[in-house]
Amino acid sequence: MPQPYEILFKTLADPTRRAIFERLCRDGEQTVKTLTARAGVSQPAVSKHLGVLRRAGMVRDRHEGRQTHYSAQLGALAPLVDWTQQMAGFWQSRFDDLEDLLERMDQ
Amino acid sequence: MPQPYEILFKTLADPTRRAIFERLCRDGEQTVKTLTARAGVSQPAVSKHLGVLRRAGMVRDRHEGRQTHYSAQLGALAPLVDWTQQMAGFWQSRFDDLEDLLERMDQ
DNA sequence: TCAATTGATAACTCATTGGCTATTGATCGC
DNA sequence: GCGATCAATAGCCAATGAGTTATCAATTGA
Repeated sequence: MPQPYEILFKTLADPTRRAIFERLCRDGEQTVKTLTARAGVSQPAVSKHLGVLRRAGMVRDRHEGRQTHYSAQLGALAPLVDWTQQMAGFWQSRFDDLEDLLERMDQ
Repeated sequence: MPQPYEILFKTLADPTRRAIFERLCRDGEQTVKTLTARAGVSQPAVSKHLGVLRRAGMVRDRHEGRQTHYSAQLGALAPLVDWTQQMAGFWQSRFDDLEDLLERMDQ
């Protein structure tokens, strides 16, 4: 099974795509048209990024007539937090191990 | 000035490179040789990844004779935490705005 | 001293990907 | 119904980047 944060890191690596996600977090639900207006790239490029974000579970789409509204799924960031905490945990436990060792040497 | 998390996302996007960083967090300081033994790629590939990690400020190198010891710099992950909290903050404030609106409508 | 070890760099290949234009499908307003 | 609008897809291109092998520089030890 693939790590859940694997796809998150890949998806967030592109600045344009990350900017789109940030905008959805900041301003809430947006149509492709409004997103395109400020993205600095063409509409197909925006659609492609939104597709990547959607497949990563980071956004939801809602169809309404001919427009599609996208919104951020904040919960999708959880694996990122978990990963960071795990790294910090490794760090801490190595520190603890060192403390244990020094303590035992001290006796 | 470039966003501090920009380079972090890019650096962490590659699985091999992220695995090297994880290993340094988990097991502490390692030489290039020991890292190469488990990386699944050639020594030059490992060196290249370590160079990327170093330029991103995520690892430090320490030269000792002909070997180079690398160690993780956990503090480098701070911008990642900041970014995540910022996204959560946007989310929360939009929620607050909605609450305010509903409250005012309720009067 | 000289062979072996360690790690970095050079030079190259190949796959991935982010961008574009063109087009299609679908829906809306007149 | 028909032209306009909105979004997705197809097809293409160029840049990036991760991997390789070959090689070099530096250090070690026999």
